[in-house]
Amino acid sequence: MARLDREFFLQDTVAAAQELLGRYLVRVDGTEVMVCRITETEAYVGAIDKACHAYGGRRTKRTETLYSAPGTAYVYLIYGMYSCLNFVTGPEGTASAVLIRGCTPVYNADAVARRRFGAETRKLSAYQRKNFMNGPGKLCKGLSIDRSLNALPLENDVLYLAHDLPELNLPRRPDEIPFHTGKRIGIDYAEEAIDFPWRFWVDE
DNA sequence: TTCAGGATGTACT
DNA sequence: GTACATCCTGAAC
Repeated sequence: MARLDREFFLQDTVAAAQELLGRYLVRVDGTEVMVCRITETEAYVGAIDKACHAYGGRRTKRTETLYSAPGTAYVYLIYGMYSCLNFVTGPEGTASAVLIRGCTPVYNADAVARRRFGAETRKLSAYQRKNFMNGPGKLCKGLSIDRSLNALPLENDVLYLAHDLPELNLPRRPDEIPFHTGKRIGIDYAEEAIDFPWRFWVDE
């Protein structure tokens, strides 16, 4: 198993957002191991991006995590009830991160379905299957991710990213893969940053 | 199938 | 007090 390392998260945030597509998100919750393939990401670049919580060097209790070492998990609560998962990118202090917006379960989908819908995958409706993990709040619900994981360092055994998981027969993605590019979602307040093409996704 | 509206709580002004 | 990197429901089509 090859985990994404510090080197990976040190790269440019937009590049990292593209490179995260097709990689594996591993969540270990108690005795249950769940693995998803990342299908949608967004880049948030602190210094120049009005949509980023740490725009212009803003430091508050919440944004403190964004100034951490590359690879640190940044988890925050949005709209009072949903969590969003990000990973810090760039050199420490850059305050940039990649938001994980969507993924598909590739191992132990039943454990994810129970957390998401309270039912096994075979009992899900077509509508539920289609809307399984296609949003940041849904993704966190399905993987039991909340603010207790905020500021989790790169090296840990409960939430991490991997290039491959040969023991589960999950191969590494090709170096180059096709993906779509578009504007980010839900940042209508961000003025010129609204139009930055920093959302990336793959088909599935 | 799309759409409006409400839920809900924390951070920050 | 206001805004928020969202999601679900129910109604209309």
